Amino acid sequence: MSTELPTTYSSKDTEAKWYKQWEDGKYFKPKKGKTNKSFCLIVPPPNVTGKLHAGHALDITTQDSLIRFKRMKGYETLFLPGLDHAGIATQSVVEKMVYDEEKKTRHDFSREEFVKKIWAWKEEYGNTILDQQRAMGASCDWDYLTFTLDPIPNQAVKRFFVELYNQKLIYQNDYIVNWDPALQSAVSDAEVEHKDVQGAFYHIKYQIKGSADTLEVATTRPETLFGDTAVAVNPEDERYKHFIGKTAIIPLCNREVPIIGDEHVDLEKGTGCLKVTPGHDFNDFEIGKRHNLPIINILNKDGTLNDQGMEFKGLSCKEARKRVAKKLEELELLIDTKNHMHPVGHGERSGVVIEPMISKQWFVNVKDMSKRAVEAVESDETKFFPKEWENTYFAWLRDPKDWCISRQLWWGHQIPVFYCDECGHQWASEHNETECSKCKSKKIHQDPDVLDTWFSSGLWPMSTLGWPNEQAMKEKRFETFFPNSVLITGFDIIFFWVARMMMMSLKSQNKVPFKEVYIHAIVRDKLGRKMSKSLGNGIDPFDMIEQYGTDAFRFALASGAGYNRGINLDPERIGGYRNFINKVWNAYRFIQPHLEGATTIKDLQKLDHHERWIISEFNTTAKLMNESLEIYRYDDASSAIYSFVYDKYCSWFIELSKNILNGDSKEVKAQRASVLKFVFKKMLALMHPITPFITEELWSHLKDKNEDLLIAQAYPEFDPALEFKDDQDQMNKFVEVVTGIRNLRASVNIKPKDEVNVELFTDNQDLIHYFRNNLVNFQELARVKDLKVGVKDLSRPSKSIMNITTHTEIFVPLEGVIDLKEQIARLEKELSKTEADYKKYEAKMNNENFMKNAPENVREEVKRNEAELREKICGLKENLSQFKS
RNA sequence: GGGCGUUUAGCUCAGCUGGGAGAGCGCUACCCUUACAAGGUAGAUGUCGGGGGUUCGAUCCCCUCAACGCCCACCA
Repeated sequence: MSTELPTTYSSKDTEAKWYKQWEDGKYFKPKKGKTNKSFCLIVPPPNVTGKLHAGHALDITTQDSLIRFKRMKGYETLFLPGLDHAGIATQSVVEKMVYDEEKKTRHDFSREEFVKKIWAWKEEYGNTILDQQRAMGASCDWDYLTFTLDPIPNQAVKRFFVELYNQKLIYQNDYIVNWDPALQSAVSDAEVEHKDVQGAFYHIKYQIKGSADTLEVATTRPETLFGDTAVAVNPEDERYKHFIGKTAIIPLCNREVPIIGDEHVDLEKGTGCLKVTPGHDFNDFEIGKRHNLPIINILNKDGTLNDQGMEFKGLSCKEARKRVAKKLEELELLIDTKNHMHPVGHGERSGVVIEPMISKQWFVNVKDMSKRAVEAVESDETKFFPKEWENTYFAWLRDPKDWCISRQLWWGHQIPVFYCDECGHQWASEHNETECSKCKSKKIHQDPDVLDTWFSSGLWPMSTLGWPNEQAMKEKRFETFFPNSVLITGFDIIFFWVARMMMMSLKSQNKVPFKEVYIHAIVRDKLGRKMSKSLGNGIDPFDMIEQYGTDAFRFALASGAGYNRGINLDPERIGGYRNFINKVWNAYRFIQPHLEGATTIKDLQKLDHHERWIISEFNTTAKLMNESLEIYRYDDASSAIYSFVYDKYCSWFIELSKNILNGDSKEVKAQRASVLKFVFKKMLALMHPITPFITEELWSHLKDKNEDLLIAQAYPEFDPALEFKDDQDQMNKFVEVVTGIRNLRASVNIKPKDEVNVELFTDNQDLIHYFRNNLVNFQELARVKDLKVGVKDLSRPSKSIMNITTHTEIFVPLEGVIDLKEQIARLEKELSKTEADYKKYEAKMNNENFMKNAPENVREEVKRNEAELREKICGLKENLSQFKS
């Protein structure tokens, strides 16, 4: 029977084919399973501007593997895809594009026109990442696909906003915010990156009014002195405390400001004398509040100085700093300049220096919400895997600052607050208002700002399932899938996203949004560096898929995903798993021609030792896989299936089957073929969640006509009826002895083709039988010609090389000359190794305290090992003396 | 400055409640053995970061030092 299968597996031919069949066959849609339980996992919506990167690939791998696992286990599964509008990121992409193409900025368009352009861009390019998720094998129900700006999420945002607004938990306030002059928007604390920058301390002389005295103030930002409304010293400071209450005169603008005492001022730092600029410094803003200081804004929205800056008006801060310093120097008010490295906030997205600035912003009071979010995790309503990440979560929620939710952008959910231009009334509404709810005037306008992207992301577990639209909730089966079963994401967004979903869901639904959170590692390059555009060290998932196939890529990611915080991904490792996938392919190529006579296995007891052994090994592997995947130990699951396929099925079971399949007995052949097939099919099922494509492909070759696709098969679980401990134990000993023989052959350079005679001695009667029954296998696996098996009191062959295990002595008699020296050296090495081992146990046995304190099972094990090693040493010594004589 | 974490074979990492140091990749030698050279067989490699302590016993627990990483805050 000839086979047409090529020797290497081609991922390209199979992947797209199976994805289409799954999707067309509606296998991704939730279906009631045997557990009658549901399982829902929502994809963290990637940015609509995004391209799939290695982190996303890990997201999809861990999520999809889990979903496929649960689906096969009989849960009604929903894997829900989505897209995030990603306010700033998307708007700036389109702004850049429009500028490149038309040399226009968004201000050259009306808001409506420009937003239309962004939508057009989204329709054209926004689906790229979804196709890439498909290529990764994501078994999402695409009918659920939700975009954060879709009507229902929009309704959700408004509903939630209005609720909080009416409870006075959303309020507007003058606030010092991180102002991004490039984006011309406030950005959140979390979007500000602090980088060390070389700057300087400028020591400036401030005159004290009605006195000849001066104060020496140190600042890194002399240009902000136009916004100073006080000078502060520490009230404990002996040098300055007598100035408190007096008035200082600010240079250049000659404003008179009070000298105040405030504990924030550090006696050691600078000169111990601080200029207070509440409009442009976070700490100064706090000081200002404490002392009721006026706030002066000296900057325009683009970060240049406004009218307050006098002759420096219109200059950037950086430029103004130089000129102000120069001017002060000319006036002899600049006493000193000292170089100083200090951290400066930069916009994470724009990269420019963030200016603290006062503006009117919307805030959410998160005090109560955060408390409940903390309690939900403390009480295990939501569990973190690995548990350590709770700390990160708590750290943020236990000391929350109110959340600034307004953004000065056009792309996003517009804040549903309306103002009456006639009576000044302000109200929030989830509807499109046309008249003032108070005076009925038609002259109203909506707040121009949009909401922080995380405001809509925070409602994601609810809004994707239809909330708050009752009709949609019914259709999308909110009751079944909310709360979600688990959230899988990276630790970098525990603050941004996880915490907010927890708060918002508890507030709105009085329920946690998901029962478990698995935090996976961050993918780095093989040197452990973050993948970044600037380093050019990013791994493009598509290159990997192209080069090695999706299954190999998924397997590599899964094998690195456990409770660790980083995966250093080296493409070479993916290559290694590509080889593994190919191994599976070739295992199938081997068994395929023999399967004709295969039937279902009726009586396990009638199987032979090796057949029971492989089934038992399989059973153990199934147990491990189930346990590991249940707790997100993808690494353990991968290594379990890897070693089963490689070390058990291929290296031993297939090798042990060759002589049977090439033999004469039809009956024995059929039985072996049946077991080969049975285990292979089960093995495909075990692997399927991690490597869906090749397993589905091979399944299609092996399945019975009435069997469904693999994706819909039951996941193998531990079955006590498939456990054969004795067979596993004897097989292990057999493997040891075969390896021992091979080892001996290698030690005297016997050619792989040449046959040898072997004599085995053991005191274990069962083993004697077992070995005798395995004559043909010794011949096949170790090129043994004649095999003698006997008890240890028989005499050993004289001219021979030997090896020894704890249960069996192995002799290979040799005709020609053996290098006695070499053999003695080898045995002596083995002896000293064994003796070193033995000493550890001997010491324990002689240690009274150990025998008194150690638990029973540990003592037993030590005794057993001690006895086994003692016997091995005995045998080694005996044979050594024979060699030497 | 505050917090969290890491340090185990050349590399990437496992190691469960303390009880004989593991895997994959890489490396070496020999093999084109009839599923697979993307293969087979055999093999080498560790002061488990340093020091101290608890214990009959420590890679694991405690203290301390060092290096590295991440997060938060921030000094005028």
